[in-house]
Amino acid sequence: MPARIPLDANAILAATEEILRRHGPDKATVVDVARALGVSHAAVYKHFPSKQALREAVTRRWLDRSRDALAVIAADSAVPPARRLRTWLHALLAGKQAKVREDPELFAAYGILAAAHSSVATDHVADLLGQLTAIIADGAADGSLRTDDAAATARVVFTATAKFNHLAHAAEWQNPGIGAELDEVCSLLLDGLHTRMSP
Amino acid sequence: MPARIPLDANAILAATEEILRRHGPDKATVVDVARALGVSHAAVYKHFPSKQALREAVTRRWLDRSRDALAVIAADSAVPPARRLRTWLHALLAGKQAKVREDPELFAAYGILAAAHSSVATDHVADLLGQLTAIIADGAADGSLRTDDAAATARVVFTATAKFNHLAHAAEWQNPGIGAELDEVCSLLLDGLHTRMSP
DNA sequence: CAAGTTACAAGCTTTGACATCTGTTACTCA
DNA sequence: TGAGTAACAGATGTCAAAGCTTGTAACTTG
Repeated sequence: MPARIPLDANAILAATEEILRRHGPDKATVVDVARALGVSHAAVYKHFPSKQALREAVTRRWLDRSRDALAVIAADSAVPPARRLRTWLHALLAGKQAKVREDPELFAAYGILAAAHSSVATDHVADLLGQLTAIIADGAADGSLRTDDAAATARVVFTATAKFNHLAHAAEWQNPGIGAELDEVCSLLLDGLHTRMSP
Repeated sequence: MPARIPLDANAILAATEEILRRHGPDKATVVDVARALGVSHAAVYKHFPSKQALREAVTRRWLDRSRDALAVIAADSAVPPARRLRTWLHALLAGKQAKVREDPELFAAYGILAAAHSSVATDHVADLLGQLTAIIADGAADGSLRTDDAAATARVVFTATAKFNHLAHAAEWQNPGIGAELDEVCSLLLDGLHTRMSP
């Protein structure tokens, strides 16, 4: 009987993240989470309406951490927008590579939610697109990037780099040449985005 | 007892394709194929060393048909290379959409082979890259597309359009806006590839 | 002897009984 | 009355036994 801290949503999230990491998304049960907290599984259901909601909350927290790390790069106005775009796309890839390697269980949990069309996945993509839009808008503002609509261009850039950001390609992120490949795609895209010397 | 045509590799391939279409890759057995041909399953093994080899042969034939259809577009020198590139990428997408819709079982069989790193999949990609390289080389030759190395550029274009050509995105090909999205990516890529007016 | 068959071992799937998990409800207790 | 528990029904998952499937080998036949 551990001295019981009163149960709150945060303690449940932390315990769930731990269980998810240990057992993986297929084996992690809410009974496991409750046992780790020293309560009955029904107690967990007082704080979260379903196992699905619990998983989403854990995954959202996990994704928000990487979103925040990328936001620092996106907002760094000391770096010219074209270079910032390239750096940001590389950081996005590096972050995903690290997650697959170091946190495969949580990554798998995210994959399951994305496949189920959970809002966690679409919201995360929307966050990333927002950052990309901000970089491109900065480029449009200082005249270094040519675009009519920063948000639309951001979507196109995100689509063209799908191989480096979409879950479906996770297996390919372990290939050694992947960073160089992203660099080449970036170069071609930036060639298209740079302001022309003449019409 | 149907009047038995002497068994040959081609008859086996046709029967396998039919069985694969009917039962799907998970349920299709070589006993089924043999039954459809009115022979024992061991007879099939006289012509193909394994079930895997049989499946690969069927899938290869199926992929070669679409490769040939695309080759006509790639080789059409009446169309300027930039426009030909765009048309080819759209045709590739349209062909895949049609296959997923009309031949989901054979498409699934292809997916299984690709996941198993079969040479069928890598060879098919190599064929497609060859066609793309030819288009880009034509553009380099007539001065309309800027590239140092047509094959390398073809790889970059293929990567940047992964969302429209890679199996992993098959589910997204049914979205209504997908053609327009490809168009936007093409435009950005072609902006990058077009010869500049000045350095 | 080319083309096919029957018979069989090893390895996978199905199957069905059994256990566990999810989510709810009626209850307890400070 | 808010926070948790015990008990439960229905869905889901597990596991071993039985039945197919794959691939091989020895055998048959025109």
